[in-house]
Amino acid sequence: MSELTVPAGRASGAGLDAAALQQLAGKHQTGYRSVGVMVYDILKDAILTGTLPPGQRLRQETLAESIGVSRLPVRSALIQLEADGLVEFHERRGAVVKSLSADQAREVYGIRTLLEVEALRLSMAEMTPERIARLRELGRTADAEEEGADFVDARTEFYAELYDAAHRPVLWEMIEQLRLKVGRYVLGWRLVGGAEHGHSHEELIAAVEGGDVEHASGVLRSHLERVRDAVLELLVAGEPGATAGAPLRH
Amino acid sequence: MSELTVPAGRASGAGLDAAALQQLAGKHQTGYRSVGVMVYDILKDAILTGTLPPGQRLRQETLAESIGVSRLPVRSALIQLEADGLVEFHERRGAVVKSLSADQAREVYGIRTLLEVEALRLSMAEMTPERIARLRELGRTADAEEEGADFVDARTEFYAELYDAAHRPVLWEMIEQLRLKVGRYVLGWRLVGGAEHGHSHEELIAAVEGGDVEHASGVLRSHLERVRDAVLELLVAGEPGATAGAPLRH
DNA sequence: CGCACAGCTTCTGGATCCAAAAGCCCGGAC
DNA sequence: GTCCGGGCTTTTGGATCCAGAAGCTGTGCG
Repeated sequence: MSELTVPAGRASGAGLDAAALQQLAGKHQTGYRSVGVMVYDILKDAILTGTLPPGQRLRQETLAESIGVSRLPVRSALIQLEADGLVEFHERRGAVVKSLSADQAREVYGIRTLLEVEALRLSMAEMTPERIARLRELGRTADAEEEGADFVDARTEFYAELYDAAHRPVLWEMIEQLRLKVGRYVLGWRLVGGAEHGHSHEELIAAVEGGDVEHASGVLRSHLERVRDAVLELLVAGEPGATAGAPLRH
Repeated sequence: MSELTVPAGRASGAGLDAAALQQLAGKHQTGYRSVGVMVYDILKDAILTGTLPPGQRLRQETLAESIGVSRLPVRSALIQLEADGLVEFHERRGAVVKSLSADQAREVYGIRTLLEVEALRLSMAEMTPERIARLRELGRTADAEEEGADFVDARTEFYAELYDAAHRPVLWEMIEQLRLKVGRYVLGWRLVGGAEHGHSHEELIAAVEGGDVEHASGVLRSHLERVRDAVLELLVAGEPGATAGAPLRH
């Protein structure tokens, strides 16, 4: 496990990896319509990859300097990230990367099961061979991805295609929100011991292709349960008593 | 039906009810920790009550002057509202109050049914007589409210108390998001012909008190279906072909 | 008479500057 | 030696200012 494994609980001070942030900034500096959304993407990537670990305090000045912009677009990005549930504003003390408690993770996976089973059911009614083929392609791409943000993105694309047949944009938006909340920890799981995950994609595709809704739902359920348990293991190991509140000094 | 009924489709120009906005601003000027969240609350109220109808273009300068602040906190508020799905940014043309298509409304109520039935199930396992009593109180308060924003707020409080027993903050957050999306139109329904709605609260409370999960779920389902149908009627009547995209000129 | 191009206006988005509040540290007193 | 209070510093949040881009309008040409 590389240094991507989050130090979590600690890291409240100024311990901000400016170099890694600059590197991420470089990857995103190409053609954005506004600086604000660029910063948003950079910070989202940074949080998802663990460059900005949970509990990390985010000082606007520092972030702005690292990325090379003013503080204003940083503020915009932080507000958006707050809405996404990735950061948290502390009164007059600035933003902090949110942690996820074990309870919250359990909840997220419970809701995801509800919503994704529904999305799967709706999608399977509209499934076509072309979509199956595209799913296989995206599944392969997802399995090929190794590094941080791309790994999460590839998986997101796979599920976007899977559920797109349902034509339920609001439902997908909800699912995406929930996936975002646990994205960081899934990444950790991947790095720790996600070896057999490749099977999940193919197993799910086969079930969808078969057309048996109940069977496919079962496959999806068990897949989500497996990921949930792995995430929980990682969570309770990393931070025993940490909840959403960051351990700031008083 | 007062002038709160939205003119909808039109109203792309500068037709902004500055006076009504100032009045709303007055109601909120008391003790906020930051101006940004105050503006956010003001604009949210304005959208929920129909003061800012769907399709209304939101010019930062105008809003700032009406409320009496700078453009900067207005921008912050607009970003938050975008995350809530209440407004939409159009490239270089600013923010517009989002419309809700009939399809989107159907989706919202479908997802709400899924989530709220689950929340109800979980809550009923933890229900106590004290909670029942508080629900009755909140139900009465909600029924007593007549005007715009307070009506929505009172109903939100009722459901917050109902689902609070489940101790599922993430689930509640999701439900709240969805309720926010349709809040405006429910308000319209109330104004148009929501006469028998008072029964819903008591009927639901009685079912919860009874302890029969299946029965209570049924009551909740049919309540949501009734509101959905009323909202849909209002939607298809108001704007036949309007989708999320606002009819801006090109 | 209609269409197209150019200039003007207007609005958003970004940067720099300023004020206020909260935390931190040091000194003094008990 | 410890605890409380006051001043200092740091950092957020707000206001004003500036630049760039998109739309609108007026005029000229076909």
